[in-house]
Amino acid sequence: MGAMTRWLDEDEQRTWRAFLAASRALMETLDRELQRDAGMPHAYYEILVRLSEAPRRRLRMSDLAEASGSSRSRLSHAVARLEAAGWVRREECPTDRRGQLAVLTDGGFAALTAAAPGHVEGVRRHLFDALSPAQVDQLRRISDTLVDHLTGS
Amino acid sequence: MGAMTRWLDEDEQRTWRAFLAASRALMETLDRELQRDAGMPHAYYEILVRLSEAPRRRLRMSDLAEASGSSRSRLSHAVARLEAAGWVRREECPTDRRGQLAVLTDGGFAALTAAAPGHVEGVRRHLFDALSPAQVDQLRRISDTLVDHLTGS
DNA sequence: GCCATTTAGTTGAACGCTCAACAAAACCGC
DNA sequence: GCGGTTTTGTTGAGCGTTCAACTAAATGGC
Repeated sequence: MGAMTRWLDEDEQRTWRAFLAASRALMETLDRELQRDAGMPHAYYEILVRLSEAPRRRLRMSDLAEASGSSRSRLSHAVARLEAAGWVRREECPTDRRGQLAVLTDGGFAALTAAAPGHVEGVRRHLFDALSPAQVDQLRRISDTLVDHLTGS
Repeated sequence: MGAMTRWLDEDEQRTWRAFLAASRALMETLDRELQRDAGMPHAYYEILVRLSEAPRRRLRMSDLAEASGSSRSRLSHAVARLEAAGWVRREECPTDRRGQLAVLTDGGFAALTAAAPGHVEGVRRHLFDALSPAQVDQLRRISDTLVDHLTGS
């Protein structure tokens, strides 16, 4: 049988609800800004960023999914949209006939270049401007710990 | 004209990406667990929680939207689903003829009672078990600061 | 070499969210 | 109390995500 539930004490409750509210509000704000100013959701922006940083601006679908924290299905649908927008195109993978490469087009790079300053400014305004340098450091350590914990088990 | 973009330095970049990855992974994990074990997304769980904590287990739609961090439209759609599941019902508001009250049904309360232990265990395992007490405290302060910053401006 | 297993990627349906438009009632100044 | 404004809540379309089912190609054992 399952062990007895380890309920949250009052401090944990407060922390969890605050974290939930903060991350939700931050993500929604940035997503809305990006949609308004650049016509793309944040998930698509991140796909373009990862492609722009890759050698020859191309990545295998699986690697892109991993890099952008996305499921394969999600990425497949997303790339279909990005392809329709002319920002990405697909290429056959030369070494694996199952594979597909997502390639950032010049138009996609231009869209990213246009979107980036506004988005970065949003991240700064809504996140970093609110926190002290010490808090930024704490947040990085906490986040790294959580990622390790979540992807390691 | 706009000011020059204040780009992120390397530490900020790392912090932002880690935070993004951590909160996304955490939310997706908890959402998936809740969907699998209780047949509801996390947003719906939170609506049921807020209702269960309200006097007489009922709230005005607006107040419920505010409490659960949801837009009115989103809440309206969500309550329609929850009503179809028999977990919530709507009542006319006696003091404002525009108003609607969302009321948690016995079935809804039972569904919440069934879902809570597993979900709380998930929050503990994926969040609190990974962090030191000091980090939990830091995370609460950071989150409170961000919420204030985001909703105050 | 052959068959079973694993991996890569896609597809379609169901679902939840966003946005803009809308209807109805309450509020407010006069 | 009348008329404009604000507030409350809903609606439908469009979009992005999830999940499960699927195809096709690579891999590994024998």
